[in-house]
Amino acid sequence: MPELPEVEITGRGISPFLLHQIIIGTVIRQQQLRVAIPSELNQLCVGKEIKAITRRAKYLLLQLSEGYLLNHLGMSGHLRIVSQDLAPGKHDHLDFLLNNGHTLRYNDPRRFGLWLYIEKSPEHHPLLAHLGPEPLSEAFNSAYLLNRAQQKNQNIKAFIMRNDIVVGVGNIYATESLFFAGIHPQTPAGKLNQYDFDKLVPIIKQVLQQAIDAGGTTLRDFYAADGKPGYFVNQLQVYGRKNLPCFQCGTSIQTIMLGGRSSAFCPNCQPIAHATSR
DNA sequence: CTCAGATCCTGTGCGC
DNA sequence: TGCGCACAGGATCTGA
Repeated sequence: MPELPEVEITGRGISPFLLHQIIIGTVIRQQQLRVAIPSELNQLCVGKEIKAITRRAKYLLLQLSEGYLLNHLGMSGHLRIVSQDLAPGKHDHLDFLLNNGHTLRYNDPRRFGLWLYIEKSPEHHPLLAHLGPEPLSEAFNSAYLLNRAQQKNQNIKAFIMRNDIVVGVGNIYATESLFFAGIHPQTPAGKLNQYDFDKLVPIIKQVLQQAIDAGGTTLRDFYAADGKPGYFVNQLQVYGRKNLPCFQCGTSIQTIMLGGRSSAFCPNCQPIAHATSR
């Protein structure tokens, strides 16, 4: 489900229901996620107020009156606000009961997500300590990316999906950004020059921001807290369009596997690096 | 160090 | 209709 825009939309959607509420109970129905939910979650949470909800990379961080809850939605996780008496469905692994009568319910069919309790300084937690800059921040700029790409043989698509380079850029938005930048996804990162990164970096920011503005991308099962799907799916240029004509030139969209991920591109609009003026 | 591939898990969609 | 296979929005680990 989630890349950065979807996590951002999720956080914004649930915040009004959670802020300043007290957690009065938790229900664990399936403890085994990517990392097991702490067995003592209930005593760690109950009686504490949710003071703030922030996002770092694709993580959501709930600041409690004491300590933090760290969540990652993995590949298939969702958060919804439900009424306390709504019967749980399949893969509803975890509930947080709030004193306003609402329940924060976590559903995750593939169980690649996680929920952790952190006592203090979450930025120093091993999962967060080595993350690259936020893509929408000033720290992520073309000079930075050019510098990190020096001598790198790794293909540019896998490179921008690395969390130690820049966070929050997943398969959809990496694919879409490279299309708009006219860069073949297989191009070695170190072969791109300043001109390329001056183009690519603002495009990544723009694609992510437009996706946030559109409420994210709903491929199958992403819905915001208010039930709305993400309309960015209607703006996808190449992702999920294998063998369909490119909107720009009509050429058939192709796919290759890079870093184990399907990568769609237009062979005409995104020529192999050596065939261009680079 | 760098990079490709396997891996965790369940659901869906396709070809036969 | 049913079966087997490929693939799916992520991130980590292994090993070449």
